Amino acid sequence: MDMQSTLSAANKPENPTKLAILAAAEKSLLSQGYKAMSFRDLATEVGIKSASVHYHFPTKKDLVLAVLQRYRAEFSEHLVLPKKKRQAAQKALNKFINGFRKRVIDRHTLSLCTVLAAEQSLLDQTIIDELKDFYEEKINWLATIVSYMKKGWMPTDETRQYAYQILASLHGASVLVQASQEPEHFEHAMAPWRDLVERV
Amino acid sequence: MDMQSTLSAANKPENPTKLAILAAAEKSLLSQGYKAMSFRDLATEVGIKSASVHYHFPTKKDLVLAVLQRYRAEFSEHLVLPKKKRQAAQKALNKFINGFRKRVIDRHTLSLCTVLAAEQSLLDQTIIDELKDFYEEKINWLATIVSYMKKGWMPTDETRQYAYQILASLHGASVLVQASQEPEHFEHAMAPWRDLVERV
DNA sequence: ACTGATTAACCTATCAATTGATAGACAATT
DNA sequence: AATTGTCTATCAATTGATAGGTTAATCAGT
Repeated sequence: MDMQSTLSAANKPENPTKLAILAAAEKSLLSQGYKAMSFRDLATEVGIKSASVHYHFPTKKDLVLAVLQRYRAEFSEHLVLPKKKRQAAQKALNKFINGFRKRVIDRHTLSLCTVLAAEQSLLDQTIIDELKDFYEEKINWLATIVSYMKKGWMPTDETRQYAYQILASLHGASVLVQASQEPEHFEHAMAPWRDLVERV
Repeated sequence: MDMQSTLSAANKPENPTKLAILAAAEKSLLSQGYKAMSFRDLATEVGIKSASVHYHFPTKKDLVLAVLQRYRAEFSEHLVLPKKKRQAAQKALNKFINGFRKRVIDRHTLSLCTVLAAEQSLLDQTIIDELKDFYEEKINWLATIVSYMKKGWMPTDETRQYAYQILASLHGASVLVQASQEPEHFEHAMAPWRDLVERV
């Protein structure tokens, strides 16, 4: 069997309509949450009808799972592990922190994971599992980054500890900013990690 | 006019049905979020009809605002500022931290404020304002507690900084636990504050 | 103490709007 | 001829909210 036929189906590089739906869904999830996101709103945003959204993603759980998986893949893609270099690790961590900062300060939303976690009882188990796996990946990535910054080879218990603390500070700082409407609170909350990042 | 008449109206100490509605609403908000909370579900839980819920709280925003205000009043009541004693302050902070820990580990929910912040675009402005004020109060309370623990009289810039960091760690640790389903992550994320609290 | 009016707290019944989802027709591409 | 992607049309369920009826308690005036 040739390559052509296996790719010609719905598994093509990526269908532009599908991409537009995913983008609209992610946007809607971030600003309104899982329950309030509707197929009709997405359809309007994309410029099609809601039945067409169902064609690409049969059910809501399919759609949200796809959004989460794409979101996660983007994370893995944009935040590749640097090659055991202190400076590169610092830069990567800085980029990671800036992602949270920009999202909550400029776009006024929490992270997709926080939003989904807040409505966990409404989610399909496949989404909950994906969320859980995603956090494991994030912790491992952060632990590795921190270990590079400390010139170690592999993540240790100590660097993993840092990973939990940094990730919690980031999520919490975002909630603080979103609820208090005070962007400066982000910097105050992240102050303990400032020197870890600033000299890049 | 006598006391009797002013209290005989709807301002009575507290109507039991009203209290039951508030409790059911808080529970529903925590587990399902703002959008998914419905008057009918609350009515069923309380044992009345949905029209009766509307009688006590005309609109959804009225109900959720009342829930948030009660939630906040309970915070202010249970976490009174201790009288400039290091031990009492440590105990109060410990109680505060334990509240977050218990909620996410035992009841598997984020805080009401986090849930509402995640669906901010659906909320009435009065609720958003209440949320903002509430966070100001929490920060002030925490800053005072920390300043007591450091044997200072009044909150300084430094103790306020600690307040932001502790509050962010708490919120973030909760999101971590809720999303990853790993209770131990809470302790890892809160480790930087362990020695501040443990010796009580 | 009796009576009549008022009010508090529930109810039934219903509305219009929105929701996720499906069936089936149509056109374009392969 | 078959498939892909869209459409129209519709469904049953759920939603927040309202209108209007019913009951029991409260209160004022005699």
